Amino acid sequence: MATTYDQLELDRQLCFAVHRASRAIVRSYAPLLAGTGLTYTQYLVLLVLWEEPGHPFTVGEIGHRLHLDSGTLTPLLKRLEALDYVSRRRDRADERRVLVALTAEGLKLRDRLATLPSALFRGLDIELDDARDLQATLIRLTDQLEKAEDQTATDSTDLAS
Amino acid sequence: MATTYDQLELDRQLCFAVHRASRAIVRSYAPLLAGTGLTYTQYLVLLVLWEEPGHPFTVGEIGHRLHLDSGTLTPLLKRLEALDYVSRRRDRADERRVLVALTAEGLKLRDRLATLPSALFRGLDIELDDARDLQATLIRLTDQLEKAEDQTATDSTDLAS
DNA sequence: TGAAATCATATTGGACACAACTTAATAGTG
DNA sequence: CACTATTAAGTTGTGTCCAATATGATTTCA
Repeated sequence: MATTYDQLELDRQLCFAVHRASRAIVRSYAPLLAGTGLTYTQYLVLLVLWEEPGHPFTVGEIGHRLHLDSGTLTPLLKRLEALDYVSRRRDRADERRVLVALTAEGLKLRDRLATLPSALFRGLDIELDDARDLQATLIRLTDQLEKAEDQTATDSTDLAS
Repeated sequence: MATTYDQLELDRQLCFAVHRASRAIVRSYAPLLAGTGLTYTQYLVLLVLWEEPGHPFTVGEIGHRLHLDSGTLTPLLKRLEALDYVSRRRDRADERRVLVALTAEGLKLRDRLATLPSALFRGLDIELDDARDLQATLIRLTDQLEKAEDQTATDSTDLAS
């Protein structure tokens, strides 16, 4: 029997749809964030900090919440610091850690951007329920993908030992 | 009334779920593609070429199909050429264009990777129907986001004229 | 107890992806 | 022919991950 290539058709690939959607989202946020100097990922970091204003987060905590590498976050946080939206300082109690906290400017942004998500969704013809379903399904899918990653990572660790 | 920040809660944000899923997908493909030297985006380019083997595509055509910029594709295609999976040559009939075609090696990969998508989904607890729904919803959403982009792009063009 | 091994954390550097902008060349049209 | 639009390439800045490094904290055990 000849090999079939059905799986390789771009228009059938869920992964491509996700990938494409993600890029469209980042591009769509850009003009909405333009006035603040923020990129989408920087905005995500602020979302984390805004959930507990006044409470400083370590780089690792932010990374855990956003599933981002510290190699991504370190330079990004420096840019946020340069924009005066966050402060960074070593934890005196544990010098390995860097504590990231909102500045007054960073906290102010929260009010300014409080309706950003609905601004993005305005004009989009999608039901709130559908959006919720979509989100729930995506989260389930992603959790499974990340669990599988951890699995193979653990496997190779076992092999090495 | 005080400002509410419900919309800013990370766990409610569909956009973050998409963003996170996309990164998890790219990471999950990496080990599957490791033997080929390909990245996920390079693999996407091959998906386009495999849909019409023998037919050369311009950089613009590939970009249109994948919704990718030439600034992304140009260096990426050079890497694919260095890997000997594609060839690039100027179109003699229109010297602005670069024609990208599969090499013999590039075509061979098609067989080798024909079951890659199912390999990724193996072990994931998601129904085929759900995956289809998910994909359809994402595509609808993305189409609308991109239409809105084009809209604002046109608007500012109008303003400038 | 105190030295050594291990672990945790952040940073750095390299490679690639991505988009916006700019430039150069060409094609099409009035 | 001159003007405009199209196309690809190049440039720059950011994001993303991984691997390697440095340093601080913790554990182990002689």
